[in-house]
Amino acid sequence: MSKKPKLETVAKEAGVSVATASQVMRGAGRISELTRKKVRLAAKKLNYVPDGRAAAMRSGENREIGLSIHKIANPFNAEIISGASDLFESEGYLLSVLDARDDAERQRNQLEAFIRSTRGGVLWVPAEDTPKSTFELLTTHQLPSVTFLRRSEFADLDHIGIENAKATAEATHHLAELGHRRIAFLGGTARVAVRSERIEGYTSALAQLGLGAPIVWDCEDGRVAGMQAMDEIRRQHPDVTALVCNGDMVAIGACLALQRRGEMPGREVSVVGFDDIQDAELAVPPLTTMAVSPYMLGRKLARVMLERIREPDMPITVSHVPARMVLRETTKPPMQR
Amino acid sequence: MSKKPKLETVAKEAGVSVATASQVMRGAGRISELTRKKVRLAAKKLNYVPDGRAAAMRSGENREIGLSIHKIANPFNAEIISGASDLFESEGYLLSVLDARDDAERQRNQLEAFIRSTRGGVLWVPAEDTPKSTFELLTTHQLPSVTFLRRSEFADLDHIGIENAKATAEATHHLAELGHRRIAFLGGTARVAVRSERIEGYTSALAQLGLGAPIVWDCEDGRVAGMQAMDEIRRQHPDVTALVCNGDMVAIGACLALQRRGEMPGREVSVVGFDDIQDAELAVPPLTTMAVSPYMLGRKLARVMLERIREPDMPITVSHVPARMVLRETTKPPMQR
DNA sequence: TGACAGGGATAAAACGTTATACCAAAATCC
DNA sequence: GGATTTTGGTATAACGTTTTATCCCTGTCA
Repeated sequence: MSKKPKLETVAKEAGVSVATASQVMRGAGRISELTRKKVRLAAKKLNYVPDGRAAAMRSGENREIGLSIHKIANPFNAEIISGASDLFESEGYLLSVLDARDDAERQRNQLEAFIRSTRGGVLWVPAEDTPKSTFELLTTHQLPSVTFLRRSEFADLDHIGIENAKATAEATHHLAELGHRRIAFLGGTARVAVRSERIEGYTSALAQLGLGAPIVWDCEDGRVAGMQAMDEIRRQHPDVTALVCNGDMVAIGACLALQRRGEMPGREVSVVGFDDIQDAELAVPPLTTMAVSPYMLGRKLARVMLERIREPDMPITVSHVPARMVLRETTKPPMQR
Repeated sequence: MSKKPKLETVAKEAGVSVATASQVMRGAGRISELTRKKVRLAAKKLNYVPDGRAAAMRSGENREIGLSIHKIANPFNAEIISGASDLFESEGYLLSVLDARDDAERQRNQLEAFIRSTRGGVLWVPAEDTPKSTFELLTTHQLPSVTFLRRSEFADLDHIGIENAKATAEATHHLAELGHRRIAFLGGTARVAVRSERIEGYTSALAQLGLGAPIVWDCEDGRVAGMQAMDEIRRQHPDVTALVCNGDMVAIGACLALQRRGEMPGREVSVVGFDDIQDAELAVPPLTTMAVSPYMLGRKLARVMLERIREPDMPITVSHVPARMVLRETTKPPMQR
């Protein structure tokens, strides 16, 4: 119908000043109960919704947070987003999400867009090969930023990660206890910290157990890449009887490849995944994996961001959420030959 | 270091007025090449990024679009988002995504948040049971809105859908040609138009073929629900030899259940999926499915939104993208008994 | 009664841009 | 060479809020 109502319209309708109306809307200041009612009534009648950007501009407060992640479609990531969203929502913040598709340049543009559209803070997992300049961009604009999952060497930012090394070490020990002697690491592509941490845990466990040289096999994150990789490994390393994987998708792919060859996960090759996505439990056979709660990670993420916003000079926080082993059916003692 | 630079800072640095600086930044007005250079240099030097909300507020233009969808983690949906994002990005718009998790109330809150934070438009797929009031919210605020995938009876909005009925009819005919006589429809829960359209296509094909009463089986969207449903169907309708599914996830779940029972997709029961998500091709055996290009759908979505923004009084557009059958290995002639 | 306190409301200045109107100087015209 | 146009630039008022300082009024106290 009519034009979009502004505070002035509401004030006029209620017969008060804009200043008063503003105070009522925010529940601030000292205004009598009578006028409060009048204003609220007028606002309702006109279907008034305040203009957030004008408010934000004047007050300096900013209740919009941006998030940029390498892959929205990944269910693990989606759960993190849910967790963060929920907490933000309950605090009156709005989280808006962008998919960087692991492209450092696209991500830089996204971060710039966040700055232009004045987000109050940014949560992000740095794309592979993120240059130092991207981090500088954030610091020169004094934008509260928290990274998660992947930590960069350049980052001088709050961070929430996973106890990666500890987890893969645990997985490796588990496989060794079952009797496996030739254990490989599968998944991921180089240059992100998550992966090097996981490889580190795997490698050091191997060393500690005296189990010979590590075998690290690169592959993209995803079912299909996992399948191809498994086929290759069977061909080139027929002595490998167990796999520690960089993610559940790869692990499931590996299992599928085994089945396609007429073999069985847990028989010819034992497989441990990482993340415990929903599919891990549903796979046939169900996947043994290192579980972390992405939802909780998301909530924690949001909490750290809120603290950082409230206390910009707080020292940098780096924290790690634990992973626990979930035993299912893809890890068994090796076959006797 | 210093405070965040504003246009005034840049102008001072370049020795010109704010007005001039503004014009240079936007590439508008009549300014000599010399001063253009000076201003651009100053801007770069100070790492200046304009405050989008101040600009938007004054100019009335708004280059932020909101999107609310029922499930971000769904790879089909994620592809739609990518498509829309890409087109928006190339036009200088920013798309921010919210996950409604198919909760009408949460979605309403998200839309309200979009209004408060003055998005220039909203793309959304209505959650199940979205009440009329949600649509009214959008119209009273004159917010350019486009729905997609699911069309509501209340909606008086632009819409992009899929040729659902046509696709399931085609799938049903395909199965009938292979020789199947007892064909069931599996997947989805009631009350969204996508599903009723698909059921409609299935049912009318059945009628046309003279194949008896339809069997429609509800289940949640997802692998696990599909598995459970398949087990139930085998038990209660042993005569069913083919399935038209509401989505690939459910279809894959159904296939998994068959395998778990020692049966084979395409042998005991033929299965046709819907969407052609990446996993459909990778599944063992690969899934026959009705393919639609979610990326293209996303681009189209963005294009419609831009048109609507440019031409607010344009008549409502409702368009449908086609689905084409992709033959793989889960549909075969029925076994002889 | 005069001073004072304090509750209730408001005018006006800000926030960082863009749009409008206007001006000075240089260039063009007849 | 004076009038007119063009070019390049600027001062200033918006945009819709919040904040600050200020003001008026009523009641209280000594």
